[in-house]
Amino acid sequence: MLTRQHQDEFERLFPFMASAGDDFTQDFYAACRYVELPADVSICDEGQQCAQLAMLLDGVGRVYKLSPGGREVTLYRIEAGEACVLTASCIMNGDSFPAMAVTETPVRAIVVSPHKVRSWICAETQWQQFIFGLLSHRLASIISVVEEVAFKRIDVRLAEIFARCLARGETSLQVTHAELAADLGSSREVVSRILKDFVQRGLIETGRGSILLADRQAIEQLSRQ
Amino acid sequence: MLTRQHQDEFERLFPFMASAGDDFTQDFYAACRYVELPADVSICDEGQQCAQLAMLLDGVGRVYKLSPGGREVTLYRIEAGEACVLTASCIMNGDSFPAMAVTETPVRAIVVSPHKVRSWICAETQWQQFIFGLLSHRLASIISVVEEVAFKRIDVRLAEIFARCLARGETSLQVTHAELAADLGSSREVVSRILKDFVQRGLIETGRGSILLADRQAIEQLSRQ
DNA sequence: GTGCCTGCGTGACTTTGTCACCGACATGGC
DNA sequence: GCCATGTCGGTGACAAAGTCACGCAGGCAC
Repeated sequence: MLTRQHQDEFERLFPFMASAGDDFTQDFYAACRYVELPADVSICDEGQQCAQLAMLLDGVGRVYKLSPGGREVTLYRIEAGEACVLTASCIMNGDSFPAMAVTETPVRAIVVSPHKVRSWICAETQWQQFIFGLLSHRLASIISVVEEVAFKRIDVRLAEIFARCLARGETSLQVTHAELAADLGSSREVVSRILKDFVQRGLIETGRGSILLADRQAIEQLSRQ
Repeated sequence: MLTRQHQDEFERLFPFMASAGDDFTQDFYAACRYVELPADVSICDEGQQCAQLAMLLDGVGRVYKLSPGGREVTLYRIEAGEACVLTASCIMNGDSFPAMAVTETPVRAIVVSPHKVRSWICAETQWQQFIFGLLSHRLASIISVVEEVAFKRIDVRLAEIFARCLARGETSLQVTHAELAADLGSSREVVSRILKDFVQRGLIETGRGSILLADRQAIEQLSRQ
């Protein structure tokens, strides 16, 4: 059962709730639980059943694939106002989770049991639309991951990451070469080599665990290929 | 409106229909249309709106991404008893289609308008479950495409293709090197080089537009890494 | 026959991935 | 302060994959 405060917070971030009927709203809040997780905690491992569907109030989760050789690709991130679709998908057809999930920052979330998720899908239009939107939105975003991995050069993809930071008004990022490599599905050495080239061309400056975005123009140009 | 014969065929391939209510069944068949398409016809281009949701009775469709440089990756195939989820997904949230689709063989299908697809989602549990299953099933399959592209060597992925043919009881395939490359998201030259190596190692024999699977053991072993 | 298209082979070069190893820095214990 | 340990990043050598340019052979139209 959620406190009034958490209910309000949830409704601000998940607007579908506002237009739901009173019966559902009551049932929903009664079945939900509030959780807090620290950063860098494993949420779900490959092949597990999903015990809960989590809807984030705050923080960032990362869903990724891990290769036998230890390489990673991130499939997508989950932020405030979103829920883990893969979880939703697994819950709906009883599959096991085909990837790994971790918290990247401390996370506050509302969780519900698989049983409830399933029963509301049949009965509640608002809930159904919400879950549906999640699924189809992620499908499109994972397709763009395929496109990136299959077609784009790594220097361009790095520039894209930097350009996204610049678009958010950030001019530096605290991230290691290994973390960038895991994001892209590449290896640390390759990222290091390309970053060294970026430094020589004046696009960035690097420190231990940090990157300063020096030449906005050039970064944005490269990110557009 | 469908003929009785097409209705029967549809129900055999799409079992969700059998457990649907009479009202829905009538409405559904009244709104559907039967179409036939030859092989190698473009169904949907990148960025288009989806005019129809197609449910296949027969044949194979291929959904793929095309890079600016002309390379391709196939995202998935649609066979009898399936429908194009991307279409479904676009229809649900009014997005444009983020990929390309073609018929690989002649195709017979039942099509419905986006408007109907949307209205049934709210009202019909059976239909809702069907669409839902499609979406979540494809999500998992596209994630495995990411995994293949990001982590696996091309010789292994070629061996996987051959192993799947063997599993279906086929000992040869009529396919060009360029088509294999488009399937894998690689380039023709790379496929040619690897196939040449396969020939030298006795795994296969090649002809113009055809490949004979010679050493079943070795192919299956390589396909398991 | 000639011309043309498609499928395939190939060499040279670039980019990316892998392996092995090393040095620089950070933290905590003493 | 010094030392141990762990993380971060640099590097060289090589293998795998992608790109570019070209050439050749089979099949088809004329």
